[in-house]
Amino acid sequence: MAAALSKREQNKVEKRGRIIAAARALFTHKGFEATTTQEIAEAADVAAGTIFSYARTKDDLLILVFHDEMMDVVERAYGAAKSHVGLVDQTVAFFETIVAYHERDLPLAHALMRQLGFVGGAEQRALVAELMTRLLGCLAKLVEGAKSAGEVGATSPLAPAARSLFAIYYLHLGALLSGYLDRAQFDRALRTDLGLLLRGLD
Amino acid sequence: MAAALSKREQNKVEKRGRIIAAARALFTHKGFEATTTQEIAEAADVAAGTIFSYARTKDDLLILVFHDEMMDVVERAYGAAKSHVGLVDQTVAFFETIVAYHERDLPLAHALMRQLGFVGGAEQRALVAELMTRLLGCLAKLVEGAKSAGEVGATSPLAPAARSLFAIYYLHLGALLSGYLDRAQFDRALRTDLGLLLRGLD
DNA sequence: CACATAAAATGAGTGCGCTCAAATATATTG
DNA sequence: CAATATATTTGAGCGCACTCATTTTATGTG
Repeated sequence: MAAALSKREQNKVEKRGRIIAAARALFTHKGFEATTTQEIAEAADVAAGTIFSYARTKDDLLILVFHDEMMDVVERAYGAAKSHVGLVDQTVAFFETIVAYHERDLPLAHALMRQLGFVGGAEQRALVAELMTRLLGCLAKLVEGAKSAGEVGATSPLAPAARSLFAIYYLHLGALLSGYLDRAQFDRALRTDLGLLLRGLD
Repeated sequence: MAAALSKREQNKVEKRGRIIAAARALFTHKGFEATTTQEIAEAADVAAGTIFSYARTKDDLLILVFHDEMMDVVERAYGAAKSHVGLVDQTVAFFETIVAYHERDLPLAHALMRQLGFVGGAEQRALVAELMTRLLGCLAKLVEGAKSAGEVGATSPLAPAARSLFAIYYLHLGALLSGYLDRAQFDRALRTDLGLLLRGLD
């Protein structure tokens, strides 16, 4: 039995769920900036002030919405990666899946990138950390697979490799979303730089 | 003779300078969030609304302030890098100089990271692009030096190498500023991952 | 069950970023 | 030098994120 929850705790969990769902619907439908916290409160059937005992700021709400969706996207991305061979093709497929998700709602992706630039709230930080752990875990598994296939040296440390792959992706994602790169340039630069990491500079 | 400026253009340049200077002083002294655009306007001796014909948002003002300072910091960082030997030590010295600058005012650095997550304004985007070009140019020169010294393969492409070095730094900087890493962990991870890029995964 | 204590929700109020119609300063033209 | 056109500034006003004193709801106790 999962529920050893007091009535208070039940109410909080349920209310939290309503708020996040309402925020997700409104952000998707009207855009992040165009959505007011009042509207979210009304849609979730709580008072205006209640929002802010579940998320310190409107921005923090975005992290809550994003976390749930992104956990699924990462799973899908890992599935897409495994249907390819070769570490570069696999990681490209992995990241392209995530990019495709962001491209469905560019304004929301912009707001998200902005928010991820600095994460203030403790709960939000924990959620992002959880997501990053999952994501880096997927990349590490891909690197480990490449090791087994002899594509990558047996001494390559997994965690730094996963971090570096992600770092390259993340920089280019920012450039894509901020408009420094178009999609074709992004694809080319991503593949080039991931390949460079694989081979190294020397 | 530099000034083929009409009276209008003179006024604009001068006013812009006053606004940026006032913003810099107040951001440094009171912090970014605690500073109101009213205060900036008063300090710059312009009306409240005038600010917003020079920067579309308060956030955009931060980019204006940041750009000028950062151009100098990058120069200093390059100087620091050249006093080391070996590409990893050089790039570490380069990035540590920039980190030291951010550490002088952490709240401001947080605001900045947030703002860089997505850059909306056209002028701001151009300023960031200019800064990035300069920064990546420095890194490319360091890689080229390592090539001459035989530390790095002659076929390594400079631009992707510079981008990847920066990508690794930038990810860790975000982790440091958001509190995922402390300074010691940052130093270690940065060195490890830059080294990994140099040697490659295979 | 009555009472006390703590936790959570409420919503009117507040301050600030930003807008925009009107005013002012600069440029242009006959 | 008027007179007209255009660019820039102005600041009162607006909408929204967020606060906080008050009220409501849940839990613990005799």
